[in-house]
Amino acid sequence: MTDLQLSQRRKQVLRIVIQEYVETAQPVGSQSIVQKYDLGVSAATIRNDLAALEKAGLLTHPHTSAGRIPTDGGYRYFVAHLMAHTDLPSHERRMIRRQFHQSRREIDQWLRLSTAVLAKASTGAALATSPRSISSRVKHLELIGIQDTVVLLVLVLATGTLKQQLITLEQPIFQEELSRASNQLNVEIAGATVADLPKRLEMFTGFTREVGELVMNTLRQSEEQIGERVYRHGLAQVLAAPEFADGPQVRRIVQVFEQRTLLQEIYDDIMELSDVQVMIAGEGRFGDMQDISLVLSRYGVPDRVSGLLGVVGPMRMPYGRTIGAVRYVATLLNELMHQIYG
Amino acid sequence: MTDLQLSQRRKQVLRIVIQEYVETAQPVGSQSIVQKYDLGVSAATIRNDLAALEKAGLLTHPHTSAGRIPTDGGYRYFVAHLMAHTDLPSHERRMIRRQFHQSRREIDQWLRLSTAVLAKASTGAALATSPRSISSRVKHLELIGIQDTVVLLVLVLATGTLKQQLITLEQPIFQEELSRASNQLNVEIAGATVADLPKRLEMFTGFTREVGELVMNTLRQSEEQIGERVYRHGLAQVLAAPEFADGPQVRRIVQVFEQRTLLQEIYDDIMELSDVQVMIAGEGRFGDMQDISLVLSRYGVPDRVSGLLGVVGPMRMPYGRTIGAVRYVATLLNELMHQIYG
DNA sequence: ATTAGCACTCCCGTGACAGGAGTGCTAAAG
DNA sequence: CTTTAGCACTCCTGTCACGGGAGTGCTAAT
Repeated sequence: MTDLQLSQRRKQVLRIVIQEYVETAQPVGSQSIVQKYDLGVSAATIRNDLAALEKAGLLTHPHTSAGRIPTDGGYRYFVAHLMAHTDLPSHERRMIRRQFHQSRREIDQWLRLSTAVLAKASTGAALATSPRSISSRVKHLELIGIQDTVVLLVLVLATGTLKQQLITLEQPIFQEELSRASNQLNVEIAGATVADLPKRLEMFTGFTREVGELVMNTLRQSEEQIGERVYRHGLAQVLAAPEFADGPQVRRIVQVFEQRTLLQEIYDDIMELSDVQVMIAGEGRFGDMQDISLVLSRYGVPDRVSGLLGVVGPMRMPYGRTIGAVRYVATLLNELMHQIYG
Repeated sequence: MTDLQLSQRRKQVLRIVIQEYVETAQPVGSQSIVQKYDLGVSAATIRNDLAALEKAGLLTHPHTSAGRIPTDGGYRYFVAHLMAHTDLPSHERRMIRRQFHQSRREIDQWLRLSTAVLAKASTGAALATSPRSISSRVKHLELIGIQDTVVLLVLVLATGTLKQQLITLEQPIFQEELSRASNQLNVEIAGATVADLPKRLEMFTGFTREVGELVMNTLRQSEEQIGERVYRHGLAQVLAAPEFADGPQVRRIVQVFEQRTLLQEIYDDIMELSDVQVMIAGEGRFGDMQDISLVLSRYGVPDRVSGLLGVVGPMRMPYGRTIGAVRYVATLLNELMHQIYG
């Protein structure tokens, strides 16, 4: 599909159509092309080229007497072969980096900032998931009495991730008791993975054992679940695009943006791929994503933690810029994560 | 404004107009009223009543020859004086309660569930903020080495809230050193409030002192900030309403829904009021909220923690049901919170 | 205070019509 | 084989007129 032969000029024409359409959201005709760009040929020639590009499946008509607009395939070809240099300008990069270094040193803050920055740098809505640990190890646990019969279990994973859970007891329990239990457990389960735990817990009984089981469950969950927390930003902005002027379209993109399950699915695909991934109109696999594109990237530290970061927007999107922004923010996050988990 | 005199029948007519309009989103005329409801009077009489209600500012016309629709004032009068019994039916209450008891015992889970439940029980989008502590006290702190020069500070407040912060050091530090520092600090600052801290920290120097300062800052922040975390659910649903069919309206409600600053402002008002608060079309104080209503409630434990919970939706909203849902979920949260903080 | 009658207003859907942008085709030229 | 000019054709878009219909507001009678 993408390795078809096109003359140099036709590529240029396709590039122009996409560029113009991305800017104006109006179908672009042969005349406006020759007027605005000096290609050294007449409108009739361009018309032939447009017809050829349409036959190749890269462009369409909304109707007979309208200009051309790119198809999803057209955008894909553009992204794969035609797109200009995609790095963010250096002054923008500097500004973003500065913001990150000024923020509080905490993953939660970084991700929040990431979505804010991405939304600003793109025309879409940004979204990020909290990182998921790969084979979590227990680092430390703490039991803290909150009320007579209420205990807070705090679990620190080797990756620095915090997990918490409230425990309600039948009978009151003293803090000394809690401390003893947590000390015992700490000695035994430090550095343990989910696989190790059952054996290490054998020696315990009663309350201590129960806490141990709880730790195991929590650990297991944190490995299975992507995006325990999802950060979102800039939905209002993306709705300003004219393609989302009517009701059904709006609802579609809001659903894509809100839906957790979609992320889970996509995550598995993206996982192994290191660079920024572009998903245009669902790539045929997701039916309810016509007219919507995703630009996504993994971030994290290989074999330690990894999360998802990206932009959802209209298919008519400045891909170069968006990809540059996502890539840069992902790189920054990688750096920061590396400092912690490296 | 709301204490004007209306005959029994006129109240009834107003009630009918609102009920019908909420259901159908269509202006309602005198004929359809007499047809559907047996008021024992003719359409002409109803017309007089409608005209009177319009003069009183409770109804309007979209245009001369259309039926009537409620004004914001009309809705306010309705909510204040005319609304039927607002409790959720008992089987729904039971179902909701069951869901809460099945969820993991954690504030985060509860709030997530709350928004899900509220969105389902109303026609709007639900939103909740994580609870803010009032005069937080330190319960416990822990310093955990993550990397050579990276330390995780975990802070447990008396309310069971967890705060975390990464610290990057110039030089590596041993875990024994960390433990010593945290033990010293724990002894000294347990139970301390922001006000107490400066004095208690005087005795410390170097790294220990730095950590102490960090604790203080974190504590202060947690008191100042409402909604450190905001939970949202069901935006897609509310966009299905016909009043949000056109672009500008959609953007307006999405902005209200996304905006953090708005919550902060409203929070200060709601704080002292115990029951569910209804804010119709911004109540004149918020200009960009025409056609949008909020149904909000405080939740938490008096003098300990408190957060905000509610629904944002179109002004044309089933207030009775929505208020009932918000009130019930707030009550449930209060119960759960009381178990922990009471 | 209520009612019947009636003129009036204004929305809304339909169809006709003109203007305009852009295409596709054909035939000629390079 | 590619490019070009010319031209008919298509189809959208905005405008206007028109009739039907829903609903009001007013008046006069009960």
